[in-house]
Amino acid sequence: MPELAEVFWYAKQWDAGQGRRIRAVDLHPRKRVFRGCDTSALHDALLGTSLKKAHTHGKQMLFEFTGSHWLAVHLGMTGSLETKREPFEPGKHDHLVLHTREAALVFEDPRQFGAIRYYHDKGFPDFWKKLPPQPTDKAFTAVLVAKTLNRHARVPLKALLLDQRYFPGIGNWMADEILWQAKLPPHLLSGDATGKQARDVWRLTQKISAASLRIIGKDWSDPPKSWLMLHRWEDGGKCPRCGTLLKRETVRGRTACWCPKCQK
DNA sequence: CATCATGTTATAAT
DNA sequence: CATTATAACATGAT
Repeated sequence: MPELAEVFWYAKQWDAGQGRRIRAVDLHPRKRVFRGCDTSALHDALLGTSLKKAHTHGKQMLFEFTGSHWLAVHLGMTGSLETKREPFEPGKHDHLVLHTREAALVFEDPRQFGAIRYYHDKGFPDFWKKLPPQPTDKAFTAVLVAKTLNRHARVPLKALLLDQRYFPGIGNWMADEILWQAKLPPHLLSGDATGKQARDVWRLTQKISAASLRIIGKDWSDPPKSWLMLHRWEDGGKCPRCGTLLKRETVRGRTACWCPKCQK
């Protein structure tokens, strides 16, 4: 479920544990979410530390702990973070629990497409420093977006918007929203977009990212009904702009939803 | 029982 | 090598 703003919201859910000493770490080393992670190092390292600060970048989260310990979390499709009152007993899909005196910081993920990694570094881990500019950054420029569209000229716009190397944080509903507001069909090949259309994609990527952080990221409020977002999964959902029945079809392996009348 | 799911990545194919 | 297509991952909802 989580895209840019949802990830931002989830990251804040652990704030209740800030500055609280971690007294126990519960994890299941063989779970898929720990692939490539040294779980015993993670376990031993976090004991006795406390959470200093949560960072997010696109769909990536990074939790900074005292003693130069870092926990990178990706929520995949079904991951979530929550804080529970102690004493807390982990459930079936609670793969990592950081226990403090009052609050348990819980990572839950039924499908386990999410991932957890551990780093011990003086500053931000290398992978974090190399992440591409976010849509809300100054460095996310119209020129950069235009170049990306040209470089991947044969990729449908919808698929390109989902590419985290260029549009970090954009997921399925945001990509559909951007294309709907830009009045561009999801199948349009990136290289076939005009200069103005590329600029619209750039502008709306920024606008929708910023607005969803303000609205969903703040307290998980609904975006305006004038957006496509609230209509795209309803059966028989209609375009909020013209009332036409919305269409759904697979584009590059993911479901796209669009208005066949507005988006041409 | 079959299909689908707001994500990523390894591997195959071009 | 660069780019693109497909399958796979693990589980729950419909």
